[in-house]
Amino acid sequence: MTSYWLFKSEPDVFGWDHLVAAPDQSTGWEGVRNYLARNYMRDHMKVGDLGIFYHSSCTPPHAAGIVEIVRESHPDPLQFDATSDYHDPKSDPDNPRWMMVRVKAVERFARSVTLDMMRQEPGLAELLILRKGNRLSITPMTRDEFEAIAALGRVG
DNA sequence: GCCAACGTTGGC
DNA sequence: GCCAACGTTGGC
Repeated sequence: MTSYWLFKSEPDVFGWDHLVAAPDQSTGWEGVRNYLARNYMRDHMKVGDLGIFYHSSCTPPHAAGIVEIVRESHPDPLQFDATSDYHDPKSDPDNPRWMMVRVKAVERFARSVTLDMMRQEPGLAELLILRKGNRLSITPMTRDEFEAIAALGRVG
């Protein structure tokens, strides 16, 4: 059974254009340092799951396209890199604390789906990203929510 | 730059 | 194990 996820990223740091420019149009989703978001990746994401790639901290915030999980949970190498902002000296290499999945670009929406468009879509009323104060970089969504966003992105 | 929300830290 | 202080996120 396919599950659906929303991946949030700042386009200035790592956006859709970076993803499609990467080898095989894929990237390890490194740098997640929140336990709940990690647990989604570690315990629930399967190869073949689909995600919405969402651009945050930009004007306007928007969903840019669709990604697919192409590799399941494995250790995030940055936790052991002393030069990285994501270095975690307390993480044990024999029992890594931070895990990641690999995602690959599947489809760039014909038009970006802005936060405002999502707010006006009745089928997205319960979407976690629209809830005030939600700061998680990875959130689950239903298949219906995923399809509603994709439908908005394919119009126009 | 503001501020609400909320996860994390650390003293006790 | 409580909880106040602090830091971060992210829309506006």
